[in-house]
This record gives sequence, C-alpha cells and structure tokens, in this order.
Amino acid sequence: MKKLPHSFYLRPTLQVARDLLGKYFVRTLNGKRLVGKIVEVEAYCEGDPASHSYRGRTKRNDAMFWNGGHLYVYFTYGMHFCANVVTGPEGKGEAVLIRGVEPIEGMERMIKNRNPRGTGAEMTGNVENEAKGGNGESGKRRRGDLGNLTNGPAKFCQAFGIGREENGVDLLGDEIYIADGGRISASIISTSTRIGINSGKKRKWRFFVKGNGWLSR
DNA sequence: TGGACGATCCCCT
DNA sequence: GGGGATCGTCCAT
Repeated sequence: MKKLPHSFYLRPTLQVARDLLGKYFVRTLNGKRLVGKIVEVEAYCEGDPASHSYRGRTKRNDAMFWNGGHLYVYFTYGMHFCANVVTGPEGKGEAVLIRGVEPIEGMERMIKNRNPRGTGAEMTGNVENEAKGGNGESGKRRRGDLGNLTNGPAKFCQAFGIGREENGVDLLGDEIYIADGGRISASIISTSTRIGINSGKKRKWRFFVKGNGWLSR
C-alpha cells in the first residue's frame, strides 16, 4: 500500500474529503496493523460556523491549524474522541472528519478495542457475553455489534485506539498514515448535510460511499 | 469561578 | 425514537 504524499492534503478541503473515500486508514498498534477503508467523511472549512476553527485558534483546536497531513483529535461529550485529517496550509484551520470506515485488517483487535470489558489479561474476548439478557431475542443485537464496529466517528476512534495521544500525529509517519486504495467511481459517491451540528446546516459537506454497509446511522 | 454545551453512543421503550 | 452518561472547553459574570 502506497502512503499518500503531503501534496494530497494541501489541495482544497472539499476535494480532499471526496478523495479520501476509498483510501485506507492504516494504524500500527502494538505491532498489529489495523486497516480500514474510508467510506464516510465530513468537511469543515474556514469561515464555517460549524467548524471548531471558526472562533479562532485555541489550545484545544490548535492541531487543526497545522500544516495539512496531520491528525486533529478532539474529545467530546465527556467520553468520546473524533479524528480529523488536517488539510490545507498551516494557519488555515480546515480538516476532514472521518465518520466511518470499513474494516479491512485487524478486525479482531478492533472488536477488542471496542469492548473495554476485556481489560484484564483475559485473551478470550467473549463477544457473546455482551448480551446481558442472553435470551433468544438477542440475535439482533449480536449482528448489530459487528455492524457497529466502525460506523461512526467515535466508534472508529475507539476501534483504532485513537485518543489524546494521537492528536497532532504526522500522517506521513509510520505509526498512522493513509494509503492509496482502489478508485471509487464518482457514480457511487453521495453527499448530504452534515450530522449532529446546529450551524452551517445548509452545506452538503458530508461525503459517503452509497450503499456501503459501514455508514453511520 | 461557574455554567452551559457539544462534529456521540448506547440502552431502553 | 428518546434520553442519560459525562467532562473539557470556552465565555460570561
């Protein structure tokens, strides 16, 4: 897999957002490689009231203003992390939020990361124990567990072990990077308004692969 | 110094 | 489909 060059991230943010679809997000965690195909993103641009960068540079959003090709990770709702790909030149404050990926490699590790229950030295992560009731009606939930692995910005972060430590990571490094993938034909790329925001509602800056099974919501 | 509010997720109805 | 969990950040006193 070929790592995307720095120039990829320096192009206009909406273009980067669209082109990130189909690319591979690669993270090496404790010697294990985790790979996910990006299938859903949202763009946040300069002058956009919904963007963290809108009200200027602060300690929290500083990485969003860095040179394109870095990771901007923020903490929200008191319990979740979300990861963005910083775009454009230093000082611009634009980024693309990764909202959904399709697991390609290291799925077992992702499942473990998403089930903090196995915190001990316990190796056998019993997914079945997740179902509290254990009734005959829990089949729906089990299927949901897998489908809910990486289909949302915070779920993706949890599955890939992304948190505070990863804020500002250089995507041209070896620990976390994005690699070229198969080309996604324009005909299966859809756009919509962004999710979970109050301002800037009109902008259709959410891009996703139509019909993919790993979309949020 | 305090309070309001999230680029969310999960569980329950 | 709705609400609770949960806490860092920012802005207004």
